[in-house]
Amino acid sequence: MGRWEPDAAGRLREAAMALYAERGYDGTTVAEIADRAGVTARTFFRHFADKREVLFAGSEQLEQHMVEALAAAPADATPMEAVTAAVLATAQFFDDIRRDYSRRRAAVIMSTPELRERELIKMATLTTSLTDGLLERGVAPDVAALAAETGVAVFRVSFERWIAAPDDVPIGDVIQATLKTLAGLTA
Amino acid sequence: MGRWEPDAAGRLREAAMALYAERGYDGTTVAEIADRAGVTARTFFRHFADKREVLFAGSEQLEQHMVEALAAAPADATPMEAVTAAVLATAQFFDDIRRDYSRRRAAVIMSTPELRERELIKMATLTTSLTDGLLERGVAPDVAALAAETGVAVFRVSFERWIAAPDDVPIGDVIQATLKTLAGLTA
DNA sequence: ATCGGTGATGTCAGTCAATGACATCACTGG
DNA sequence: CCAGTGATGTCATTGACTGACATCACCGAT
Repeated sequence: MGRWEPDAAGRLREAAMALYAERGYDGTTVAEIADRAGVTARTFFRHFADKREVLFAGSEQLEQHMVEALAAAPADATPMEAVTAAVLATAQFFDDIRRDYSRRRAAVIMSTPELRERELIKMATLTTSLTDGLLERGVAPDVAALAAETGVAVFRVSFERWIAAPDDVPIGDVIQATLKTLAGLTA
Repeated sequence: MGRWEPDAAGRLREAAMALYAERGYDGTTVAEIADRAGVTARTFFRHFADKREVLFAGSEQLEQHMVEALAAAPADATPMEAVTAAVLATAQFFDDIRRDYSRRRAAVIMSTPELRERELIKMATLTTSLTDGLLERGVAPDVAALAAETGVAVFRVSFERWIAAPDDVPIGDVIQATLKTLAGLTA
C-alpha cells in the first residue's frame, strides 16, 4: 500500500457525482467533495481544472476514440459513413454498467446551467475534432463541417434516447435507429 | 440631471468591452470595469448576472426579434422559409455602426473559453426558442428541431463571414449567400 | 543499506467572483 | 412638506481558484 490511497481522481469523481446528485451542484462545495474523497480541496484542483470539469473527465478518451474510429474507416467510405463509424465506436464506452451513472450524470447536468455550458463546449470541441479528422481524409471543408455537425447531433440525440430507454436496449441499437430517422428526414 | 449619471448598464457594457479587449477577460476584474463606469462592483452585479453576461446583453432582444419574425411569416410558408425570415430579421441589428463593435466582441469571445461557453448556450437557447416557434406553427417536432438547428447554423456562419467581410457588405447579403451555399449542399 | 531524487499531497496565504443585509438620498406623487 | 420608491453605496461573507513552499513514502543508483 502506498503512502496514499490510490486513484484519488476516481474517488473525487464519485464523490462529486454523489454530492451533486444529492444536494445539487450549487449546494455542493469543492471542500465537501474533497473531504468525502479523503483529500484536500487543493488536491481536487490538481486533478480537475475546475468544479465542473470533474463531471467531464472521460470526454477526452471518448473524443480520441471517435477520432481514431473515423481515421480507421475505409479510405473509400463516404464522409457520412466515416462519421457513422465514429459515432458507433462510442458504444463500447456506454455498456450497461455505466447506464445508471450516465442517467444520474445527465440529470445533474441538465439541471445546472453552468454544467450545460460545459457540456455544450465539449460537444463543440468534438465537432471540431471530427471536422479535422474528415479534412485529413481529404473531405472538402464545407462537407466536413456539415458531416461532423450531423454526426455529433446523432450522438447527442442517441445518448438522450438511450438513457431514457429500457435497460436492455444497447446504445448501439439506439444509434442505428437514430441514423435511420435521419435518413428518413433527408430523404 | 439625476442623482446619478444615466445608463449605468450601458457604461458598464462599454467599459467591459474596452477592458476585455485591452487586457483580456481574465486580466480584467469586475471592480476595474465598475470603476471605469463610475459605479461600484456591487452595482455591476445588479445589472448583469455575472462577469460574462455583460457581453451578451443584447441577445434577448435579438432572440425575441427572431421569434417575432418567425411568427409573422405567412401561414403557408414552409418551416425553412419561416426560419429564413427569422434569420434575415437579424439584419437590422447589425448595421455598419455595430460591425466594428461586433468584431472586437467576437475577438474577445473567441479567445476566452468561458465566453465561448456562454456564447454556445445562448445559441442553444435561441435554437430552443425557434423550435418552439415552429411548433406553434404546427410544424412536426422532428422537422421543427432540425429546421431551427439549421437556421441557427446559418446565422452563426453568416455572422462569422460578415465580420470578416469588407465594410460595405451588409449582413443581409451574407445571409442570403449562406442560404444559397446551404441549398447547394443539400441539393 | 542508504542516499538523493521524484511525485503526489498537505498547508497557508491570497485574489477575486458573487451574494445578502442594510444604509443612503435624490426624486416623485400627494 | 412628507412618505415612499428606486438606484446606488457600504460592509461582511462565502467559496472558487492559484501560487509558493513543505512533507514524506517510494524508487532507483551507488
